[in-house]
Amino acid sequence: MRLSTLFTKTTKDAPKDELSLNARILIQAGFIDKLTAGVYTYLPLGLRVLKKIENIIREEMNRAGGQEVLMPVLSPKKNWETTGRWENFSALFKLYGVDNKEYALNPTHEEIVVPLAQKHVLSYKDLPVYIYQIQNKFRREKRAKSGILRGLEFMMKDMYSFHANEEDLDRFYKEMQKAYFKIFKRCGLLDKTYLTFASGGSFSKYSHEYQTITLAGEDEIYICQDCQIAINKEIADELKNKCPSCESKNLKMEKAIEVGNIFKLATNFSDPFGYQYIDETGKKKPVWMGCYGIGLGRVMGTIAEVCHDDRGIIWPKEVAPFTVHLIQVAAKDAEENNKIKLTAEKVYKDLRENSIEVIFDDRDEGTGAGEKFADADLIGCPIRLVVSERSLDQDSVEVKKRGEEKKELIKIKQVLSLKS
RNA sequence: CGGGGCGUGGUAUAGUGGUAUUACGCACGCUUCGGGUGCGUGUAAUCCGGGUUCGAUUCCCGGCGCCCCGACCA
Repeated sequence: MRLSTLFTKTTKDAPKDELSLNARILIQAGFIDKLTAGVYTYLPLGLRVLKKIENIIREEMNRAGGQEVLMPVLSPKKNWETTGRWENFSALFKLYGVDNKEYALNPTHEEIVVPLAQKHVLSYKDLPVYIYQIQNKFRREKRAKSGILRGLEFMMKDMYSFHANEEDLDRFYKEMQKAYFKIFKRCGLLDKTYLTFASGGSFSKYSHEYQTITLAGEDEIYICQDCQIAINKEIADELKNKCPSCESKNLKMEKAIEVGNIFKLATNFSDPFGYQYIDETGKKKPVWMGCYGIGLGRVMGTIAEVCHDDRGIIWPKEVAPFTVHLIQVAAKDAEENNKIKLTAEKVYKDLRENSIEVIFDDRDEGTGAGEKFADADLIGCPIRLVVSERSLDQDSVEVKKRGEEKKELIKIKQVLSLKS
């Protein structure tokens, strides 16, 4: 990608009507655009990050045995009446079709996935099965806030697991705990993310959330200093402020944002749909379920909140929009300048031919070096390469990592070693 | 849904009861080239409706929008 043709631009000033850091920095750097409160466009740079997060999640869900589907965004009122959530789910967006037929914009998909599984998963031989999708969800939030951390429309991975009994649900639930930690590790959030006991709502005693420590968070969690498990404030009292895992009372309060959650649904959704399977003896038994969510945009916003400095974003390697930000710095001498351009073009070509993702700041007229460096810092790719008169004197390009001050020269021929 | 704050070019801002300042951006020309370079020319704005007034972007009322706090968040 060439910066000269990228249709979005960075701005010198952050938007005045955003206070939340993730929105300010992501808008300023040209990753997202706000359409209206709680509704954002993902621009080319932002979409690349979102897709990186999406693919990490997809890989880990597939590794855990998940099968990906794409369910509809619209669903008929009937399904929601079956579970009672047409009335009880306050954040449900409702709309009308022809003949005043009523629909919901799905905020979650239990009402859709259960009837779906019911058609195909009939026998103990079909269980367990894990179905997931990555798709936009809609919630009629009373108040959208905190940039992309709480929107009315947001991308979410939701997996639903189906089991023959509670023991098998428990087994898979633990597997998902591990898979989620892998995801947050690859997204660069592991050292600030805690498995957190949270309310199980009306369905089960507890659920688990993955909470990432940041002042931008809406939740307060108590982190056990002995076993590193956390407790959401909402259930701290009932646990008598003791760690449910190791009984320790050595807890530390932190503000945090919920980046994922896992939840044992038990038979609370299979029951209203009358969803049962046939066991080995030919008897009907209830299907046990779990659900497992991650908000992709929320992960992206959380990374922006956690990984930045006063110059811009510092993307973790696996989610960066590009690995390399290549800059050409013009020289006075026309001949020298031409040489710089040709060299930069060659480096750009070599990197791409070797599948190293690179954004190339090939702008020349009117764009000074300072502006290019400022943009590189703001956009926040992990490696900055500079081709300039200074570097060419050494037959080299300059390498600097985002977030570090150290600069070094490497020979042009060795640029491809950046791959490792 | 309750409370508060704010609405001026694409972005960020100044100011005013007599149509509007500056910077960035954008267009053109020159300049500069390792941290948002400098100069010139051009482009572009008072959220909507009503009221007061000779005249409202400014004052008043209503609406809408955005942000923040709270409530809410199966």
